[in-house]
Amino acid sequence: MVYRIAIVDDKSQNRISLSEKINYSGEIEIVFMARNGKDFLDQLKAMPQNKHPQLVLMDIDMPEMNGIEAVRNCHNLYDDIKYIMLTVFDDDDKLFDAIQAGADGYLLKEERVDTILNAIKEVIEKQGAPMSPSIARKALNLLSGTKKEEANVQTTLSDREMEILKGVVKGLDYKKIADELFISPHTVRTHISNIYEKLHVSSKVQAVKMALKNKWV
Amino acid sequence: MVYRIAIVDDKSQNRISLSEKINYSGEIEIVFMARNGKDFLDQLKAMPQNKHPQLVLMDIDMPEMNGIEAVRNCHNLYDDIKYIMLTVFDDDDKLFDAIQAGADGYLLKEERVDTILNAIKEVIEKQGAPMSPSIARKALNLLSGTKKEEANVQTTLSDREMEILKGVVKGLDYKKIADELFISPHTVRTHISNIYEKLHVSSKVQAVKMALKNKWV
DNA sequence: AATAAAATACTGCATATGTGGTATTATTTG
DNA sequence: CAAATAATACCACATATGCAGTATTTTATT
Repeated sequence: MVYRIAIVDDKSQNRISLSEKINYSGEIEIVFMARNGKDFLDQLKAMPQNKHPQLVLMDIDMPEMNGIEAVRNCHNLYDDIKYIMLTVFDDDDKLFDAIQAGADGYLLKEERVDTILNAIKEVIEKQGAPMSPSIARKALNLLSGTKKEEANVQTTLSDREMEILKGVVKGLDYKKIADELFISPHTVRTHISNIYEKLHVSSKVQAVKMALKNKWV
Repeated sequence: MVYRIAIVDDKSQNRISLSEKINYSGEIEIVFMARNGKDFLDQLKAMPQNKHPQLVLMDIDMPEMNGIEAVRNCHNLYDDIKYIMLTVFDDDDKLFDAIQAGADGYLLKEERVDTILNAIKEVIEKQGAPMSPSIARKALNLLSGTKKEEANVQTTLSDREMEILKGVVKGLDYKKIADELFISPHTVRTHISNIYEKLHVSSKVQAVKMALKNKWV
């Protein structure tokens, strides 16, 4: 299997060295190279769709049209093309934008060649999303940042009851919840009864709906 | 530099093979091993803090106390310890929980040994957050809120099954759903069984969660 | 017309769940 | 300190639910 790749970078030096490095393995065919997002779009449109690259190694900071814009524009147009963003810095604002735009991976340029090759395979064959660890760290921070404020319920449901409710939402049965919290299933049922009363519901489904709607989970 | 590591896994076979593999390099010192979260906590508390591991390879699914609970408990207690979660499946609910709990990395058990070794170095030396690509994909999906693959599940549910599912989400029992659709409760149950199979779930709560998440309601 | 897919209906069984109780032991709070 | 709240544990019963079957009728689709 030969992977059909395009490279987009404004520095010709980068294009050449990157293409040489990944070409070396013989598993990669460089379909074409572009110097910025606009150039990339133009070349893509000018070529028959069956010759399109499967994956694009996309630099982010480029004149005329940056890599994120390019991915955003292309992503809906041709949904069979994958994108790995390449960047020098681990800039979290751009990470988020790139993900929104439709990027499938996000690597630092300093990564070893075999890491990049593996990343290409991961994306094309396994639908994975390879990220450099330092970038993944940003992603995790963003993720854990997008969190909840469970204040308004705290007044009604006790801490323990919230824990129980979370178990219910996870789809666990009484036994499983009990095991997770090191208490008896009987206790779990008592809690759940109390929760139902406080929430004015009378089944798991209703409680779960309420929990999800109010983002207590 | 020798890295001081602990291994937590409920299967002794896993503990042994993992420890042997990563010990082989000579760069790793296995400080101790534990068979579940509780065991890990106990051993950690019983040892002087200057002998603590720098990083813990933590299984997720374990009896008594799972890996996520363990990390959550420890993370605030001893903030100098890092955690890499190891799991067989790429379950996105758990990924989110693990991140919230304070995990620094999240790898599939099937990863190659040198990948795991690199991950350990990344976490300890560069504050990175190594993730297996398939797991990073989940993280990105969580971040962007766009679930591409799950959209087409809808097409697999027939019209009637969707009506039934809506009834379930409303919190109705079989009898009520049957009355609403002028069919027998038996038929409702058959439909629900089929729905579960198609959605790969096995309870109302799970089905409702999926329906809400994908906005089929 | 033949076939596949969907909708319909039923049975039996083991387990899960909701309801309505009782009761003891912290912990908080006025 | 007294009272309220939370957490814990248990019992018993009726009903709901999940699972594994079987089977007929409608409705596309080819």
